[in-house]
Formats: sequence, C-alpha cells, structure tokens
Amino acid sequence: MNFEQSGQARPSCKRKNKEIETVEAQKQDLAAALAKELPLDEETVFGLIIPCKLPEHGDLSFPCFTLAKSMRKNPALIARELAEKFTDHPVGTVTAAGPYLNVKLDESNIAAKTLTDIFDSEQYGSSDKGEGQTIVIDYSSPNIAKPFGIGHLRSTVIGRAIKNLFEYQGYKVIGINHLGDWGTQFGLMIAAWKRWSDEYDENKDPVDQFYKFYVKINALTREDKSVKEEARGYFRKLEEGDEEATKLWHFFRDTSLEEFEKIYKLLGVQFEYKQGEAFYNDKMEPILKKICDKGLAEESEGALIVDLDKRDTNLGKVLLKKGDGATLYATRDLTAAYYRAETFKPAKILYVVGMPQKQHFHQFFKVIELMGEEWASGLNYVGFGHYVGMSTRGGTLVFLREVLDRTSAMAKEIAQGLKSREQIELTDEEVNTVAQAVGIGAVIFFDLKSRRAKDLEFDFDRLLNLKGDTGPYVQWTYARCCGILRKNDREITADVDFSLITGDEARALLKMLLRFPAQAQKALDQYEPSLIASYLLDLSRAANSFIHVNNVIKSEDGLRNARALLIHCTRKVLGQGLKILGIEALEKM
RNA sequence: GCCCCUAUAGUACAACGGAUAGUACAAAGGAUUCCUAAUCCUUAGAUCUGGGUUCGAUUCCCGGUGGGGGUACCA
Repeated sequence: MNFEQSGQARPSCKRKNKEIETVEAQKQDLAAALAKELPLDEETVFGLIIPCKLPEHGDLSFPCFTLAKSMRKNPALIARELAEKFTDHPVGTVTAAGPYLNVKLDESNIAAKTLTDIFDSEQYGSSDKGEGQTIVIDYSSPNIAKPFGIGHLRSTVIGRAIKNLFEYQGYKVIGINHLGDWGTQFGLMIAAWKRWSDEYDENKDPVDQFYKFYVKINALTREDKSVKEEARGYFRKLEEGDEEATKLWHFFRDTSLEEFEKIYKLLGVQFEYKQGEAFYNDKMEPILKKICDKGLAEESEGALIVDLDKRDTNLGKVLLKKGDGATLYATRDLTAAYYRAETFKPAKILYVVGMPQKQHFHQFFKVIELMGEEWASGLNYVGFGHYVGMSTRGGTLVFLREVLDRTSAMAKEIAQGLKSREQIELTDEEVNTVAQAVGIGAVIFFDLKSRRAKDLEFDFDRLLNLKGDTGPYVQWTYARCCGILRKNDREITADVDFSLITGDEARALLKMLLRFPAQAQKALDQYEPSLIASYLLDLSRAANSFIHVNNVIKSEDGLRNARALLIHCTRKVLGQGLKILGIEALEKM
C-alpha cells in the first residue's frame, strides 16, 4: 500500500477531507487498481469492497459475484485470475479465497500512517467540513413545574452527543433547551398556589411539590368546574402580563430551572439558549396569519386546523387553535421553527424528542413544507425509544443520586483493593471524583450504547455492573493507558520503528484506531451516538488484549517507544470518543 | 378500524445485501513471576412464522402472529 498516493485527487470519487481518508483511501486505491482490470467503473468497484470480518482473510475484500453475471464466468475463477494480476502490487498482498478477492495491507505502513496521523492531529477524525454552517439542536426540553423525567434525561444525553459530533466536524451548533414553560397548566398552578402556598416547604424538592399541587388541582377541577374557569382566568391574566401572575410564573420557572440545573451540572451539559414556549408567545400570530394566507388552514368544529389528510399524506390533522382560541403545541413549534430558521439561518434544525411524538413532528414539518419554505428540508426529527421496566418514582435527580451513592461505595472498595495490591493509590478526594465520574459515565453510556430508536430495557444491576459493555470499562481502559504512560515516563515521539509493532493484538488495535474517523462521520450522518459507544467498546477490548500481551516498560528501547506510541494514540482516541459522548475521562481510577 | 415502530442465545444489545450471525451479562473452565485483574484467554448457546426478489437475506418486498406507540382541542 502506497500511502503517499492517497493524497492524489481522484476524479470519480472525491474526498471530503483529509482525515476521513485514512481508511477510505486504501479502499480508493484498491478500487482504482481493480477498475483498470474490470469492466466496471471505479465508483462501482469502490461500493462493492467490504472490510474483512475475519483477520485471517486480510483487511479488504472484493466479492466477485456481481461480475460473475456480467462476465458469465465462475466467480471463483474471476477472483483467481484477478489475484494473478496483482502479484507484487503496491496495494498489498492480494489473494483469492473462493469467490472473494482478499487484500492484506502492509502492516508497518498502516501503523506508520495511522499512528503518525493520530499523534500529529489535534483531534483525530475531526474536520472543518461543517465550517460556516450552523446546526440548531432542540434537546432536553423538560416541562416547568413537572418532574424531569427519564425521557428528558435521554434527550439531554443523546442531544448533547449529537451536538458534539457536529462540532467535531466544524459545524457551529446552537443547543436550545425548549422548555415547556407556557400553557393553560400555569393557570392551574397559580390557582393551586393561591390555595396551598403555605404548605410549600422551601427545604424540600420544589419541583416535586409543584407537581403534587398540579395533580391535586387537576383532581379538583374534576369535582368543581369553576376551578377550571378560575385557572383559565389566571392564564389569561398571565398572557396579559398581569404583575402578580407574571411574578408567580417566574417563581415556578426559576425554581424549577434551578432544580433542573443540578441535573445538567451532574451531566456536564450546557445550552446556548433556554428559549421555552413562553418565548414564542408573542410571535405566533404572524405565523398563523401566514399559514391562513397561504390557504392551508381551515375551520373545523370551531378550531383552526390544517388537514393533512386532504393533501396526499396520512398524517392526520394539525390543530393550530383550540375552539376557545388558545394556541397549542403545534402552533408553538411551528413558530419556534420559523424563528430559528430566520434568526440562525441553520443548515439543519434537529429535534431530539421521544418516539411517541414522531407524528407531531412530521405533521408540522409537513406544514412548513406545504408553506413552500425551502428550509423545510433541513428539519429533522431525531426520535428515541423509552426505558421499559423502570420505575420513575422520585424523579431523575433522585435516580442519579442513587446511582452515585452506589458507585461511590463500589469505587471505595475497588480503590482499597488497588491500594492493598500496591498498584495505585488514590486520595479520598480522588476516590470521590472517580466515583462521581464513573456513576455518571455508567448512566450516560447505558443510555447511548444501543441504537436510539429502540426501546431499552432498564436494569439497575446491569447499569451498575462495572464489567463488560459499560462506560466504566472504557473509562478504566483510558486510565490504564494513562498509568502505563505515567510509568513509562519518557517523551512520546512519532519517530519510532513501526516495523516493531507486530502481532495479532497490535494489528487488531491499529485497525480499530484506523476506523475512528469514518465511525465519527457515520455516527453524525445517522445521528447515532451509539456507533461511537460501540466503537469505544471495541477499541477498549482491542486495547486491553494488546496491553495484556505487550508490555511497554519492560521492553527494550526501540520496542518500548513504539509500543508507548501505540498506547499514547489509543489513549487519545479513547479520550476523544468519551468526550463526544459527554463522559469524563480519568487519569486514575 | 387506520397509521408508525419492533421481533436475533437464558438475559441485554450488534451485524453498508456477502464468507463461519458479533459482543457483554449470567453458566462452565483457565491465567495473578500482572506497566491498574474494573483485566485477559477458552467452552457452550440464537435470526418469530409463511411466501417473494437475489448468485447470496437477520438485513429488501408482501401476508400472518406477538410486543410497543400514535390516532385534533395535553405537551
């Protein structure tokens, strides 16, 4: 494999950026070489090349079945003939295995290219392809005066990871926490507060108490119809800017937000904007007028709707205004979308919201599309499944604290074990830091490790199990690499003898490292942080296997430097992956 | 009723239409002269069902069954 060639321009398949090249470049070279011998163009050949599943097959593979048809020849024969043409070819060792043409790339070249790339780059696999483009991402979005649910936790964690993935490719990303801070329920909240405010205890969880008020007043409306009227009156006052009502609204909002902030702090999440629904309150009328002017809206049963069923869709009807003239969810989301499109001029607007709301989003996307807005194509719904088998009693903060309590105990126990084996010593403060990072890491990783659209089974024991497919395993691998580099205590340099990096474990590890840029891109394309999570597990396994059989500090100079470089690069990629997911990487644990 | 999603070892999850369906937990066995054993190495175990497309289907299409969600005045 001639790596120098990879920088050359290829007319048929253009490269997006330098970093992605590493793995793709080799495929490109192979495709170019094969295309010369075959009645297919380079792009077609490129699309057919697959990575080998088994290491003994090599690195890249070209199945000859499609050719068998057009060439009217046995695919195994085609493979054999091709292999003969590629003896001593710079792409690598080419062999025929049945109907497959396998290519084994030169090992020390892979090592040299990959490790030098990682060593030299600030952020391996990042790029500036998104430069000049803005992405708006709407995530987390809890409701004021209601518990921060586990669904909001998912939205927060998934949204943040997707945000990081975009930033990794140079996009400017605006994260918006679209708070549920408006609507008739605030009338109810004020009515409740009027009745029971003296029951409110500042020392207890405020959101929990608000929610109890809310449930209680709701029950009351069923007994006494006048309460609903009263609440509606309060909400009207709020809309009119009445001083007392506004003050209470601020109180509910600020107090709830303060509580939510504790969760965000634990997770390490920050938003560019916290523009809730209230923010769009005075912006809805012009949008409604626009939709009416376009002739999309109609009156039905006293309400204002857009009937999408009439427009070749099966999306149902979108309610813009209730019979009493009040606006709804869809109205506010439409308004928010217009506001964001006009204010930020984004390439895309993403909504990270649970699957049950899929139809709602597709409905109002469709309305915008029917309005003829060209930015409609940039609207993306990023749904996720919910946890099953989880009790949401106590809310998310209580849940997180329970996780932290338990990991804290485990961390202490493990630290004690490490100390007694004289392996590593941690101060009490360090143990606490580790416990917190591991607990939060476990929660985040659990959430991100499977594909977002699927429901996932919640299991406390599985989450807290520090073995196996978990965030702590990845964190631990990172810390282990740090430990080795600490003890190595030499300056890392990319000027090493790459031919010394040999063996199955080293080769597997290198191939994993090589995959990272393409994987980061794929995760971004699919809005799928789980691809990073599963990659980190694969990388960690490869790293631990390597470390197990390849000692660094007991090796002779040249070998020691080469292995240290490999560990250094592994540590770097692990750290970058963890950072994308929003999980803290620890030097010691 | 209609619409959408989903079905893989005992369990939880993977698998651009490609070779022997991966990984983890749990189970059985092994490694502690180990730079962090929160580790590593073995073993055993799975594609809901019936058709179709294809050289090739867990993957794509159609039917069935099971599970989840949505189906206008909540968000």
